[in-house]
Amino acid sequence: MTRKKAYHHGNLRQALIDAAFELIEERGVPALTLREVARRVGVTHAAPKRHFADRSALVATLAEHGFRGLAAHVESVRSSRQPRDSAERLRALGVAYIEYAIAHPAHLRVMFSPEVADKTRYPELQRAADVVHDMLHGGIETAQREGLVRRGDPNPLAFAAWSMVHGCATLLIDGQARRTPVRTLIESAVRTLHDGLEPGAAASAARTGRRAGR
Amino acid sequence: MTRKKAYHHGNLRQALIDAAFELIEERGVPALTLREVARRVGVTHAAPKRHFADRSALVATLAEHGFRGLAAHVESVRSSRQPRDSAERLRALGVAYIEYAIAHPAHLRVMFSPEVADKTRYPELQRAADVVHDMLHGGIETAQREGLVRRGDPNPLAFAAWSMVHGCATLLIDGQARRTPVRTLIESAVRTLHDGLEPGAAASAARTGRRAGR
DNA sequence: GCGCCAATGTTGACGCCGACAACATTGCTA
DNA sequence: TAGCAATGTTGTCGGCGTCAACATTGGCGC
Repeated sequence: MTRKKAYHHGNLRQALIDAAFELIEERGVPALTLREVARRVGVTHAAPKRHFADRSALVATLAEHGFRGLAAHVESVRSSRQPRDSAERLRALGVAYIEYAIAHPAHLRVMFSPEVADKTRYPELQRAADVVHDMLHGGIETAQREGLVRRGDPNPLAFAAWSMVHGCATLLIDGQARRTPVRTLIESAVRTLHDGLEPGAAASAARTGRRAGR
Repeated sequence: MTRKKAYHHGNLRQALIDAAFELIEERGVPALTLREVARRVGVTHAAPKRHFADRSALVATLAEHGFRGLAAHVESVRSSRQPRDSAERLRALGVAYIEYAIAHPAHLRVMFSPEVADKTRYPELQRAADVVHDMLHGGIETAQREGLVRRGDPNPLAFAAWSMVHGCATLLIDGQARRTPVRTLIESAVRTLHDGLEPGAAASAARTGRRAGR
């Protein structure tokens, strides 16, 4: 980016967002401070006010970026890899969610930060989160239609899938992985989501478990 | 205990902890402030310093209480209800985890607050969290021994189970339950953990033609 | 019973933070 | 080119965490 560091800075807003993500990556969400962000970008402490009404607004914007980035990543995986069936696609969606969390822990953290737990206050954030949720929901319904996911109200099923994937992602980025490789844990979570813990599904698991190495 | 509101207040430490939980319950973790807690207990702003080195130490203590309470709740469920087999017991453990989260959202929130994400800095917190984790781990192993959970390294399985239950709990207390009763969502999560999303397990997968529209 | 000390609570101060208002600079456009 | 809206700066305020110095108390040995 050719940044004629001009004077009104060009696009302070984006610069603040970038700096904020870096800061969170380095020192965690609690260390995110409007003044520190301003400092890093090289403007005075009140400059961010022109772009973010208050600290929560910044966090909400960051969270929104996080959800959009997640949606984009999931979408890119969906179009690049060519899953055989909708169950495989659903599995890939879950893996993509977790991958994104590990690749961008700062995004994930801010997306579920308590400051923005009440998304009704930030409609744009709400919409961005809904997009991701709808992807999951749609994946479940499609798989149901193909008979690869059990029938019934898709809402509770989507919730269960989301719980597994989201729980896995948050536990991993909080460093709860201990004495077992991360990849193994992810595979276990995704497989368990599909097959359950019970032993019975072993046969079916062997079938779907034969995926090209990743 | 006898609260001689005497002079050195008797047991300020516990009073601070109680007030802190109330505060979080009312206004969320971000609103948790040493000064406000002190104010609620009726003591000056520097008094907490004698009991908690800094804000993080208070949060860590709260989190520790949360884990201990969770362990106690799970334990009480285990001894009161008499599950038939270890799979049933495992299921009850998961439900207990989620129940506790819903009954004490403030506890859950503080237990996984970013301030105390690095538990190595708080050995007592680490130990309390380990107790809960060990319960889950033990439940998996027992169920494996009885042939009710598929075999293999119990670590990834325990992680998957924890992911599901933890994800479910956090999503629920963050108000992600929408247009579906909470109980239904919990049952879906716990059942899916056991059976998976695939159709094989309980319902007939025979008819694929019909799907419930929504 | 007495005096001392460690524990516990208070007062006051400092710097950082979010928020606000008043002011300065810039770029756009009529 | 004059004026205006957008953007950035300066200065201020109260709240917060943290620290140090001080005050009070309860418990202990004597």
